[in-house]
Amino acid sequence: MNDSNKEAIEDKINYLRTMCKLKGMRVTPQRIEIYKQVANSCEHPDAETVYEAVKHKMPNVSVDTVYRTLASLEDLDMIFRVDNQLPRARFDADKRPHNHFICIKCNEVYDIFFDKDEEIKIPGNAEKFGEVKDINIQIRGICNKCLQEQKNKQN
Amino acid sequence: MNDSNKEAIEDKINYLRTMCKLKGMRVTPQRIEIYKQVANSCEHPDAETVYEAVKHKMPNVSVDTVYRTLASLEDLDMIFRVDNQLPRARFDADKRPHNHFICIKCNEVYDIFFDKDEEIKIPGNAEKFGEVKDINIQIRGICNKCLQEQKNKQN
DNA sequence: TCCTTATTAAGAATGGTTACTATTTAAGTA
DNA sequence: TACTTAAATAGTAACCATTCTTAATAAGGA
Repeated sequence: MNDSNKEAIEDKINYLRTMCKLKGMRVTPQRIEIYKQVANSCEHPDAETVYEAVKHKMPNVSVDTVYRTLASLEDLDMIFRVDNQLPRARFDADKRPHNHFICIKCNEVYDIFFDKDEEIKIPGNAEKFGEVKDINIQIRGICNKCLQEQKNKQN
Repeated sequence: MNDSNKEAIEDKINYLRTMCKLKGMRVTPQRIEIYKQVANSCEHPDAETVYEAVKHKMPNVSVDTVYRTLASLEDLDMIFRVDNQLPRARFDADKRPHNHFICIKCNEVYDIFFDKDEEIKIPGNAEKFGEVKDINIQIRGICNKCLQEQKNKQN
């Protein structure tokens, strides 16, 4: 990790501290470490992956703490769940508006950032159902890596 | 249910028969009944709901059969899962392209049909990740019913 | 009808997630 | 800095949606 990344993550953790205080939540080392793991990863990790990573620095951390903390971070809008049809929840700390390409073979999640002129508009009749909080687009398919593997098998 | 609906559902079941034969799958009464339940419902039922409904007609049906059959119907593209962040999978037999408004309070799923001039286009850079199979849009929010209940509580 | 084999019922097992309880700890206060 | 106390944690057990296992059944082709 380079210096600008280190700076960026420090900023994020300071923001986490602020948000915790604002909501009357304590700033615990577990919370910081768990948030760091999600924020530093670009692979949209599941709870198990976060748990394993945190264990390296905090061997006594419990599974329950990881799940509980991921839920708190979600409440703070610091992270959110990636919609998927898999048994495990996946988490994302990137707050920039974006969407996901999910590979149906290997379950990898790729970020899709729209061009400026492609901004998603709320479908005309969506608001008649209620108050819209969040729009989420998933694109499911087979990723290039898996397509290549399929080709290699055929030959 | 009126006559045209009865006709429509018969057509769908005939299509199910055809698809089963095509794929070398047997046409069992359980498959027909389970499919009927999903196809006749507009509430995007979960497996438990389907199980309870089917039990009225087939008291001996097992939970396992329901799950296995829902998975087979998915393989046949007769039904599909609604993306959600809830512990239970929800199913939909409506093959017309549409999307969903999911209430974060009561978990109800509402169908959203786009106007013709609002057709969803694949984001420009999505295809660079691989072969796109399916695009899915969820809109999460609070439905009118729950908004009304909130208002009533406040007064 | 018979035969082959997929499907079924019933219940046990699995696995991701959540709950429980005793203990520890963050952070406000003197 | 020590005290106080509510909140958070570790460790473990429980939960619950879903899937697996086994023996029995039944569909559909020959």
